[in-house]
Amino acid sequence: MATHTQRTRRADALSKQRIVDAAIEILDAGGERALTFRALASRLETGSGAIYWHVENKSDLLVAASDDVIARVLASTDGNVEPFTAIRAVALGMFDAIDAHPWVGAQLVREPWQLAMLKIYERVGAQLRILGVPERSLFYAASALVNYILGVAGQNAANARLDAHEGDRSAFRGAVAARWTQHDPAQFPFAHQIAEQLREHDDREQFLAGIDFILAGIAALG
Amino acid sequence: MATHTQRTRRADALSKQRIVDAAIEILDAGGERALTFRALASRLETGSGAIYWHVENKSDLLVAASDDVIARVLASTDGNVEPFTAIRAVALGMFDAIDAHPWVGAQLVREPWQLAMLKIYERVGAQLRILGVPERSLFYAASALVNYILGVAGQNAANARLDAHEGDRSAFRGAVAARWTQHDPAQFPFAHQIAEQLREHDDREQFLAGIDFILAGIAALG
DNA sequence: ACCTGAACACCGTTCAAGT
DNA sequence: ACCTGAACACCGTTCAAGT
Repeated sequence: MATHTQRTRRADALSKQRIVDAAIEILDAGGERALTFRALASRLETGSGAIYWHVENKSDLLVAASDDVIARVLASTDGNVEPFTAIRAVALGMFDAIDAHPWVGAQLVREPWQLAMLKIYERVGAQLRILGVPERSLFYAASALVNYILGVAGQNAANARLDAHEGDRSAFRGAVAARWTQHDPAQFPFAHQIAEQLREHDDREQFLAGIDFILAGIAALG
Repeated sequence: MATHTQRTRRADALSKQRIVDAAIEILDAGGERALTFRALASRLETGSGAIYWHVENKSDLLVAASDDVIARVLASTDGNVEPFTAIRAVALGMFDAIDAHPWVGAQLVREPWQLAMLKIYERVGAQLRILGVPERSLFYAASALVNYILGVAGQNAANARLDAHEGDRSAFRGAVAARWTQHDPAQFPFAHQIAEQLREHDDREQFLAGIDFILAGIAALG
């Protein structure tokens, strides 16, 4: 039968890239919980076992998917500008990518030794060197920046998980602020004092402020 | 039957605290994957459903377990010392606790709005205030420190997951360094340059260096 | 070489039934 | 009020069988 031949020899044969693309779509649309091999197989119109021919396991798939996203960030941010600007640009690129694909934040934290992290270290490290950071503190300086980025990344992923089908950032911040202030003010004075700032602050600005603190500290301590 | 009565009216009745204690033991011994309701029920010599009488679900249990660990950290570190020292002490306390219980790192990153995080913000914020950080940057300064701590926490949890049944930190660092240097030196010069430092560095010292960068930056930028 | 889809060995969670 | 444990609705992964 013609339809049968079409099905088995279709032009859109499976490949790791097609699987990764489909996985990213599912992750973006429904979050980490939505990505199952059954959902993936059904979207790709194949059997769940077929995916294992191209991908080692679920962890391998998640690594490939987040590597895909990070590679795009690094490709789109320029390394050939003033080092201070370059570091802020990669950091902000990471922030925006994780904002758009929160599952990437969780994935980076889960397996930080993957190639994507190495590439980020590479970009940050090169700029710090240009900035004149002495050899002995280069590693610590780079890891401070990367660890900070990872922390915010994880935080963002968690927020998105809580936010779920809302997408309303400011409502979400209000909810967190409300949660913070529901405790005893005598026991949690700081939480009460900053609750209003928490409600109204800009996430990107807050993120960059942290980067700037670290860069200033690196400059000060060398 | 006497044995029967003993079983149903035993002195060591279930309670949330007993469940949390057992969960922590399982998590410490076998990692996050080992904690299942079946394993927990068998250790507590009860049915898996009984646990649900005291605990809402698995997420609730993990929150309670990590809160338990963090509370101990905060109780054991003194807030009544010089602010700079106090901040370093909480940070280091967190680091050591997560080193001993890596699953806490993963849990903090997974649900950062939990009470434990609020307590950390509280401690850090109070010290920054004493340090004279101006009101307008207080929130950003505190969140920079907390996000950094979270990043390292997540990293540590991931490393422990990879390390698994080894526990040999230096062998692990060697393995990561080997992985980093297996790529093309022309494409990853920074990775090759710092591979040796990666192999020999002290994790706690590296962690504190990051804290000091941020504190110096806060002092510099105000 | 690549795909199919049933089967296996797990999960978290629920719930009727017990005490 | 609290506990029991079978049952339900899922998972990731494997693998004999197909093309």
